[in-house]
Amino acid sequence: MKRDVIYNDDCLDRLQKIPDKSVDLVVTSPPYADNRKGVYHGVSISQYVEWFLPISSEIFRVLKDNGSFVLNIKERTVNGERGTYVIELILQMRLQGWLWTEEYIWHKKNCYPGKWSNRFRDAWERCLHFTKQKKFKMYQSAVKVPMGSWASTRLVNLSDTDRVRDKAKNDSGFGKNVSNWIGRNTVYPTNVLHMATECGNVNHSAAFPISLPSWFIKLFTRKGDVVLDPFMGSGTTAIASIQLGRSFIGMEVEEQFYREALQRIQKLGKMQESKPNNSMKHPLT
Amino acid sequence: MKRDVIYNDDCLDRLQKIPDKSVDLVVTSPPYADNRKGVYHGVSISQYVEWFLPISSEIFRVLKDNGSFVLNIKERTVNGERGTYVIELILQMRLQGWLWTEEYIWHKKNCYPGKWSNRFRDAWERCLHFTKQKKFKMYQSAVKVPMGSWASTRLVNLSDTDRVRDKAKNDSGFGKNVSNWIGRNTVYPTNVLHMATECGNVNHSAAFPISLPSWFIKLFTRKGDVVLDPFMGSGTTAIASIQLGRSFIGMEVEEQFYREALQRIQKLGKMQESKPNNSMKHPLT
DNA sequence: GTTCCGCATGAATCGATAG
DNA sequence: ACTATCGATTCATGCGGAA
Repeated sequence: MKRDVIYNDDCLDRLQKIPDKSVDLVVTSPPYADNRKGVYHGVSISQYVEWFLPISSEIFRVLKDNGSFVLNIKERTVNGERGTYVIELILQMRLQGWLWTEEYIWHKKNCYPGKWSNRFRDAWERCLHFTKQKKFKMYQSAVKVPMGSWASTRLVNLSDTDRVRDKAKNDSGFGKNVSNWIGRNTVYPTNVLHMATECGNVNHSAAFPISLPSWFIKLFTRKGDVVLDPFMGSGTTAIASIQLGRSFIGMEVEEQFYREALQRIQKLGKMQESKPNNSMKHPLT
Repeated sequence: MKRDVIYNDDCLDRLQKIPDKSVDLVVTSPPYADNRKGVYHGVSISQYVEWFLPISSEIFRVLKDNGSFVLNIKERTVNGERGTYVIELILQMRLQGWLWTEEYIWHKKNCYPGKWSNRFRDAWERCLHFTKQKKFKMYQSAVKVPMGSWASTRLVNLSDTDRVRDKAKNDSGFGKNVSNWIGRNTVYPTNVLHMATECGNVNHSAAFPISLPSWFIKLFTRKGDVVLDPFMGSGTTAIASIQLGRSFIGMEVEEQFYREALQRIQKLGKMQESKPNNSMKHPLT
């Protein structure tokens, strides 16, 4: 039975109450080190790794053996150079038993504007893919991308592809026009994801576009599977999970964000209730 | 006075004969671990870091204080997960005094095909940017990208970049159609580079497209500056440097590649000599 | 001179088979 | 059990020849 639950709790406390090997996928974008101070509870850079390791350890415990953990993170600059805490974290997590299976790149097509004398705009983030085993669940055909030689020229071909990807902006699939492409050739995507950040939500601290968790949810779970986000924020992963018919468990320590997520989920529930073909309800604790 | 030199030598030996702080930019793509066996002298994964550290130490010595070191590399999979030797190398190089200033992503649009049950095609490589100081030379306007006002969406940036990449194929600038861009707005690029690998080119096997070193050479040096590639291969960085009017120092231990590079450079010299406006010659030892 | 189409070619990775 | 080799898989691109 499908069930969605979100908690206004510190994730380390709450994770300890989740049973072993009960989650199919963890997708999260934790608070960045020392970033967004005053908005989120800041974690200092020097303590970032040791702060995160107990959490990743709990995630390891609650994850099914064939599940996946997708960690969206990007080191910020520290004294003019890239911080090393993310790569140190990778090495430490491997000592916990995690396999660093892959690193997907989220290419942010509309990255934050700005100009600096010694660097360009940062247009990418890491989506680190950790697993517990070499063999894990992966449903590649769920994220196939239309492509092929139907178009007249290759230049057109390219832009068609981009257009299709662009349609994936606010949804759980590849967009409304996906039907136009069914029956055509499709190809598997690569480990570089082209997705625009969402500029709409002002309250958000993290511009995590819903297409990002949606993509990983489709790739690593099936309907009814359990998705967990220990740093839920305002609930983007929750929305993606619910839209895709997965069960969701969310945790968020800041009450402000928790309420925002609750509202978004309830609003979604009502929208879905009002649809004739979807009477599913989403009980929330 | 401009001068180009290439050596058929092991780079560690040859680097020791280069004076301190005499190089403005090092751009290189070292042999990847355990790769191209039989073609190149393979470097095993387990020894990769300790093999590279003496070389990066010499590079540190010969680099000017305001210079840059761009290292193009990508870790292989090791037993089904990503190898950690590249991120370990970053940490070790910082202990040598390097600043890990930035990580540019080279998005390979035409990555190697294939299908596996646990990963997609790998479409990106790291271009690690190391410096000796927080302040270093960077000429951002040299790599500004034309931004057309004809397109309406954020796709523009991507597709424009691609178009530029296409035109930049055999050149030192933005290609023959540069006139098309004059008068239009230009924007600064981001730290994600969209470039296709060169394929189908029968003469040399350079997976390194010339637009990649060209981009960094334009960004981090001016005409007359000294560019060094300790793993020259068939000389793609050499060609880029010479085309852009920089002095080049190249090292390549394999005679086969060395000869190939020599031929390409000499051919380029003749081409440039024959041009009315360019009487510059390129003496080679 | 264009445009169009066929074809070879990759810094790959996995799994099976063999020593 | 652990390493070396080989076949299968897959697709964007440049080039050359054809229309």
